[in-house]
Amino acid sequence: QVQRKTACQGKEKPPIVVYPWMKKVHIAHVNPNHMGPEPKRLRTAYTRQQVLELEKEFHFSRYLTRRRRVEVAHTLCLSERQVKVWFQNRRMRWKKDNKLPNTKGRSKNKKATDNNNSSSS
Amino acid sequence: AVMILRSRFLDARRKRRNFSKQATEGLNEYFYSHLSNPYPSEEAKEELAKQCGITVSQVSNWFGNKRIRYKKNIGKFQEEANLYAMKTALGGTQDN
DNA sequence: GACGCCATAAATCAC
DNA sequence: AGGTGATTTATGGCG
Repeated sequence: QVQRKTACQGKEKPPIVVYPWMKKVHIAHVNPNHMGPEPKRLRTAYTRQQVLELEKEFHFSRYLTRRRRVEVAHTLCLSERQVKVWFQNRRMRWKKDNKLPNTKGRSKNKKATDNNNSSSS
Repeated sequence: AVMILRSRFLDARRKRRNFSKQATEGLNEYFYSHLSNPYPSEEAKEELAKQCGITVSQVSNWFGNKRIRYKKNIGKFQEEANLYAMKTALGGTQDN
């Protein structure tokens, strides 16, 4: 399991050890042809429109019904899974942003982070 | 649209500062003395955060980045690894 | 058994 | 240009 690679000259430095956590775990699942140098996992960056709509939807409600999820996914050309995941990640961010600001600097904060909408565009 | 532009300018990436040398030192010490499993518990993170003068989130970010970048190119970190291995050998804790 | 939470991976951004 | 801290997509485990 733990592999030791002793490809060194005659010194007794700590050998190069590869522990299990150092292995790739999320491999790219592309088709087996074209063995390129590095099959990097693809991480799609959502478009401004997509994020905007998702954000709007989130502002309306932090949770999505199945029905709503289908609609949103379809109009944004995303899978239901992606929408579900986006909302989960967004909830995590929301929680992070909403926990104790901290002990210095922020006396009175109005949390103007996501309310005021409209005006513009 | 407003919110998009909002986040675009409030993004923490824009006001990035490197950690102090002592902070990095402390984080690396923990990392290399737990190289077989560099996943600090929540308590350990809090401890490190306090000791390094950064937040727990920053500690998490640091370990996330460190782990990925380390395993991406193990060889690149060997020098650093040996350095800290030597350090912790003089007051040893953890790992074997 | 799908769904949410959470820690984390991996890629990418921004400086 | 490369390093580094933070953020954004995406996975898997557990409840």
